Amino acid sequence: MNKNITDIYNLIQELAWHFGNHGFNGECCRDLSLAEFMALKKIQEIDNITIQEIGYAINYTKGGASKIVDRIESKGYIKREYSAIDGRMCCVNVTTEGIDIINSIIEEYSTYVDEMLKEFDDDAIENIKSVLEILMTASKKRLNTYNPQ
Amino acid sequence: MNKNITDIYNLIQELAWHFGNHGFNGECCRDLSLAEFMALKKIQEIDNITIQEIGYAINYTKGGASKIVDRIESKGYIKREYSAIDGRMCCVNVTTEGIDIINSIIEEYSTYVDEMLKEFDDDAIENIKSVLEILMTASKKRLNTYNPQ
DNA sequence: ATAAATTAGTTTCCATCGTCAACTATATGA
DNA sequence: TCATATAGTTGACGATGGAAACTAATTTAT
Repeated sequence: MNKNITDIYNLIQELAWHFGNHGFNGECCRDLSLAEFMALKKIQEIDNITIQEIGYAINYTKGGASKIVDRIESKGYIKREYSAIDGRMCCVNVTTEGIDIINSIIEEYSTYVDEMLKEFDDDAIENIKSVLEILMTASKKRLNTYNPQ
Repeated sequence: MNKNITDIYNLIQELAWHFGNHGFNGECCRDLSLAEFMALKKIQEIDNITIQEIGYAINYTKGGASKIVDRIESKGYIKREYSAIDGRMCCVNVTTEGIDIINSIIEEYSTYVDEMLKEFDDDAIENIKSVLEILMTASKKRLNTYNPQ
């Protein structure tokens, strides 16, 4: 095994830990947990997303997704409606408060990242971004072959 | 705010989610949780590490660290001893089984990463690694200013 | 048309996990 | 020697997510 590959694995894991649930001094996203925030971003991204789609997007069961939707809804950031076409289906959509908090959280963390990377020039920033895109694309492709449901 | 910075923040978060507790099909590291594995790696890294140092390293309270050490020890991967110099202090060290499982987990995931990045040449791999190193260094530096205890 | 099967979402029970704060035991210092 | 500080442990608690049973709506088969 190429040592660089092993290093990359360890670095990704460290990065994931650092920016995951217990990083950032254990705090995440105002009154939202990291899981809630990930779900909220997905809900904003896809119009009339269903509970199951949310679960699939964040890798939760539908029961878990239903509960996370409960919590975000109780905070006022999303709204459940029932589909006019299929009465079983939930159409979840973001509220104005939801849009506001997403933007404000993203702004807050972008400031953090900006500060973190202030010593790097535009080309370096561009390179960092493209590497992260490569990693995300590659890992998603890899997941699909494993989990093709 | 430079849009690239915001993109970088979102990409890091997605990557963290994907490789964090709920990624990898929700499975991590054989019979270890991600937190346990991160702690185990730290324990291997630092000889005679104390409970508090472990807690600091993975951003847990000392109570939490004590419990995580319980779990890893009960699986046989580490061993608590009490310091000869200061009877209050715990010196935690990895066992042979611990070294074995760390190596085998790292090998398993490195294979995953290798597969994931197989289409990239050595220069690209080198670049990915150096970007990840930059991110880790930058984020650690940033944390220290915030959390200097 | 109607009964059976399927599907989306909810809920209950449960196990895991990490924090807080009280506690034990050891060390230090006045 | 007694008070204080420190390292680690423990019990109570709250948060959380999965499994599976459950409800309600839809579709399929007869």
